[in-house]
Amino acid sequence: MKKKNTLTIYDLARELNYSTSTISRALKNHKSISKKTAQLIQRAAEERGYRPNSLAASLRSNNSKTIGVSISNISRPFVSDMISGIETSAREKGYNVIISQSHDSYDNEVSNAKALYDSRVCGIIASLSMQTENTDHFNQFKDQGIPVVFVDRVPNNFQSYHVIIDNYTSAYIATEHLIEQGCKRIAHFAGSQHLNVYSQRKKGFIEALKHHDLEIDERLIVDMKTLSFEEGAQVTAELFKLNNPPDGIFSSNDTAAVSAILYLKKQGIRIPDDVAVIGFNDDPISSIVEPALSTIYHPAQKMGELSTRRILEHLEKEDGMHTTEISVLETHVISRASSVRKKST
Amino acid sequence: MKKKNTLTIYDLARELNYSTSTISRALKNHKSISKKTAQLIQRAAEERGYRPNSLAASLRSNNSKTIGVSISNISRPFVSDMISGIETSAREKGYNVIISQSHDSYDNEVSNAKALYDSRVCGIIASLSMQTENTDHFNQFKDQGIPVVFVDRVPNNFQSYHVIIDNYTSAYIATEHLIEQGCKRIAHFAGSQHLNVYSQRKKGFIEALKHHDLEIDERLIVDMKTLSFEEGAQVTAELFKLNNPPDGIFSSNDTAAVSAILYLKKQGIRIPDDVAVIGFNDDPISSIVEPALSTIYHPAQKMGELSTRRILEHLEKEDGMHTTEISVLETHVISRASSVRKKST
DNA sequence: TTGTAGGCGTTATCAC
DNA sequence: GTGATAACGCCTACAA
Repeated sequence: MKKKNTLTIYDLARELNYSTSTISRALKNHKSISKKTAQLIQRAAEERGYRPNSLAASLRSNNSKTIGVSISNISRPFVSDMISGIETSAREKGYNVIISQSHDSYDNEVSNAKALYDSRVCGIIASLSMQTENTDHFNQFKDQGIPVVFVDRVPNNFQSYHVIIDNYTSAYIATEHLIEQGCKRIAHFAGSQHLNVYSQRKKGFIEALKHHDLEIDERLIVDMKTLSFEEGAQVTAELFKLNNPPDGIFSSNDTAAVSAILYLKKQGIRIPDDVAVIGFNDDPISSIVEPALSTIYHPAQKMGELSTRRILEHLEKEDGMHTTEISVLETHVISRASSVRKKST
Repeated sequence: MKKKNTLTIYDLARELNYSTSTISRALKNHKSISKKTAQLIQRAAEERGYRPNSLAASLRSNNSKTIGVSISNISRPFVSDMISGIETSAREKGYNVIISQSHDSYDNEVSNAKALYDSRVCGIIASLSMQTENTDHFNQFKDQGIPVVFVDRVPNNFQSYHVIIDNYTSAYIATEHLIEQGCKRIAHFAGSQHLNVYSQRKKGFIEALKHHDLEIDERLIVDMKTLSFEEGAQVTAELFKLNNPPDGIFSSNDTAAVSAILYLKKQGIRIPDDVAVIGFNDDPISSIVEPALSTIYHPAQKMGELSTRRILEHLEKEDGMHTTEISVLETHVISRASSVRKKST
């Protein structure tokens, strides 16, 4: 019942009167082995219950067939969808996936990166923590020719693969969608401005207003720390204490948007007639809240799959050159009841 | 820019005029090394940018410090919360976590188990796929003294650790909760009956009815395949075609329950007055739907943490005995508007 | 306190 | 087509 009854190619070699090299080759269907011996050996291995030790193989061949993932928190729907995509496409190709959560702490992200490096992952997919402003801890990978893919929350100046959406344009069309519904004073729930995703959304928002000659009222643009449910309600409350409250809200995520809807309804404010709302991400809650939340479709699963693909393609290439290669996936407005006003025809 | 400039304890040994054993020990603060040399070596390692190769260490010490996780699909809120708990408490202790999704396919689960075994995980945490009826593919771990923790969706006859909730009692109190609200004809959305979690819930449901002398109408107990949103609406529609439709619904998950609520509202059926509804899991959507869904609190994160703890404790024990050790976590009814009727006092 | 030497299980480079 | 042999990087008795 204790360990140590574990079979190695050594044991097979002895039992079958072959050398370990032949065994090793046979098990991998190396072409230089005759079909007959290959079959013989494979059958014997099967029977004896031989199991390869990937640790040894990884060490020897300097290839762990493992992808490291660094994200904020798995519990967020966007993140878990993304990881689902990463894992599915990685496993298909025989790769393992090690996950690590930063819980949006810079220090955790740094120590996780260390751990992943020490585990000799052969590629890393990362989405930055809220706190991260410096990305030197990813240099260790690049320096060793290990591909780095940043996804969604990407840094500004890091030569690597990027898998993103066009946050600027997505925000622009979200804002324009509200304008089309007749909104004149639109509030924006912005996130941490040192993260690209949120600063781009803010920019897109402002540009859309400008383009439509709408006034930009700084009081309606709120930089939020976490875009949490609590913060959403709180900020909404503040906004509606203004003499001149907004008639539309574009939130950088769905959580805060849903929170705003629930708060406003409780105040007897009608959605979308008094205030039209649009969120970002298409989390499950967005289609459940009433009125259903309009939002921006965010291709989480696809982004995960593409990230894995970038890693694997890089590993196949001979020249491990690290260029910046940016893949931008499509988004679109999902138009639901929270923003669509009955047109008076 | 290419690899191979990677430093080993060998290089350090040469440069510092020590043997590799001294280096190795110094880096792990082995007690037999003088503080002075230990510091000297550690500082040099730091400076030179030495990074340990955990693959080599794992191979040598026969300990990968890695936990394998086998679950259906990360995207489900219950699962991602659980994994979050697993990962957080594992990393705290210096363990990696490799995830594998079965997508509720038995074949995937089997091949994932193989891959995890080959990676020499030193423990495995598994929640069975919907299809799984046979769990022989987990024997390979037990046979090698590798601890197996089944969590939530556990098998019937497998000597190992179990981390579960009391599904029978949880269902019982959920049903009783509806009965207290005055429900007489309660429908039950049941899941795949070969999975413990669902069969226990069905039993608890039936027992509660019996105990309160309510009629058990088989037509109101529906074995569902996936408990999906679509299935929820469809089954609800069927139920309300009956001459004598239910006045309460106890669903085995929140997804189907929410779907039922939305469907019924569209039909002009009032909740909770005409039909009281309670779900299971406390997914985020349950508190967003209107009326908010009553449900059973399911300690996903805690179950993950406890599973990790079971693994680590087992690894510390000298005798790697495999006994069945069942940990049952507490649940409770979360009472929300979908089930609470105004009492006429 | 430090060094020597062997091995963890596999693969790759030679040979034959 | 097959076999020696030497790594891969680290750990750990056993010596000194």
